[in-house]
Amino acid sequence: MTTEIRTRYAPSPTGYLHVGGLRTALYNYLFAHGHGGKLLLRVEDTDRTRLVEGAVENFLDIFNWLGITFDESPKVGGPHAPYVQSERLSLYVAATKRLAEDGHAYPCFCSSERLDQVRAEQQAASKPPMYDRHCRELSKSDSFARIAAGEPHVWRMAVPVNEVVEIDDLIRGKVSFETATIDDQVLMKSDGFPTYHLANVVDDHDMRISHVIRGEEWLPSTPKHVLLYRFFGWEPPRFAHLPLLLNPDRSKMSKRSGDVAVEAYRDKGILPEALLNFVALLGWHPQDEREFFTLRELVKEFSLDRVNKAGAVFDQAKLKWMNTEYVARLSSEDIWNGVAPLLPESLLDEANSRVRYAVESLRPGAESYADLSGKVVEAFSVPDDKLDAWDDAQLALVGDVADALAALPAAQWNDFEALIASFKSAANVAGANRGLKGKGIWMTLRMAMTGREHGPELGRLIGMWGREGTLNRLHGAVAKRLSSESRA
RNA sequence: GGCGCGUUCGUCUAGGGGUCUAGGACGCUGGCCUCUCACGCCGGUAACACGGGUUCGAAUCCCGUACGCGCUACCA
Repeated sequence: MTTEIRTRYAPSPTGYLHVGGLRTALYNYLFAHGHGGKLLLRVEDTDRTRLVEGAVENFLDIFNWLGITFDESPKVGGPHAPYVQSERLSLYVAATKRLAEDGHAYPCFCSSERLDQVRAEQQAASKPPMYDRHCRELSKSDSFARIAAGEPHVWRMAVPVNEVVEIDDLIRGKVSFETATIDDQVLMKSDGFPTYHLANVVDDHDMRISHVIRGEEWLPSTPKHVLLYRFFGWEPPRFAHLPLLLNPDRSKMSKRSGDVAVEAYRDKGILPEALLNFVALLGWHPQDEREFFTLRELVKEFSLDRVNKAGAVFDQAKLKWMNTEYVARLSSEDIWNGVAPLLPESLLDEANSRVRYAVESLRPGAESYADLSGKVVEAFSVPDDKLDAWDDAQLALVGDVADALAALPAAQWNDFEALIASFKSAANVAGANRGLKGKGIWMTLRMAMTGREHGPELGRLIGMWGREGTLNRLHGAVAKRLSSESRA
């Protein structure tokens, strides 16, 4: 029989979700769900000095936005609750006691000053900085007397002297470590909280975690964990260490260069589907050359043996491209619902059909809702006065077109396609009468109505503006030209 | 310094001894389309870190070197 696949995402509550954490959580989700297993969220808040208020709620909130769900978590509970380490202290205490009784852990009374000094000396002698095991040889009776006397202490693991610990990583294969290079890690801190090493082993076992899928930065401490499993007599889970997400300079991705918080991408207008899709492809590749996947499809396609070993640079430009693709695939309704809240009320007050037409007309190439709303606002803006170095023919052209448009039956303004055709013929007729053609016609009208030389197709713009808005722009341009002429 | 991991176009990657004069995507870039910009379409640019092996044959296997990164806390 096969045991149930259970994975976990175990962040410390530092206040925001790192995109690397997202990738880790996503792979855990994909792996678990792809095997009919479960993913759980466990909060590793054993460092009291780094607690951030509201961090857990924030995680839940952002994962909810992403559409990643946890089968067990502090929020929904589960058979192995609580899912917050600070609420599981008695477990770690019991575990430490057990290790101490078996001689696998010992109390250490060294002050942090002494530790610092030892470390400094070792580094000065360019030797590896490791605990010198000063307290390991203390007699049990001595130690217990000092503990009873209330002397501050930590508990360290007694790492075997000359052994080789081998781990069989699902992504990297066999990796081995000599115990001589492994430090006597602190398991229990003097404040009574466990370190990550102890807590994650105790909890992963207690929560029946079958696969530990985490970042590569954990690979060097994995032998410590393996040793702990052995001390406890527990079967260790399978390990899979994911390649790191990198800055453009190939260092571990950090705040230093660009955004690392998922929240930042959300605020920037990146769609959750796009972010998930993009991040999934950082370190993993499907069997074929497809690159667009829904979460569902990812669950189906994902496998650990197609995860790469080398770190991946988080390419902002490609993310932007992918988001643009996702925006392009949105339904008219979805994109309207995304953009409308970002538009000024003055626009929404108007007949929405024209604003919707603007959204539809302007969406090709839009990178996000915010980008598109900006384009809409810009399209509706009225040109300010300036330039107008037109000759008489251009002036007359603008007047002619205004007259022609004014004469259009009202219904025409509600039929955008027909309107474009009418506008084009009006412009061409006027152009022919005034001796203008091609750009002479169009750039003149464009400058008259928008005040800029670049922008959306004119025929569409007048549809967005409607009869009144269009005629106002045309008449306004003529008036401005005439007034500047009289001034001159 | 020690330990560990890694190394295919600028970036994400395909590739698992011959089908590779190394494929796709982003970026960059040339052209087309066009009232302009954008979009779209067509094309181009650019990589197997290096050195030894093994083999008839290596991007693919082995060893070494270099370089990069990670870890080296009473942080995770």
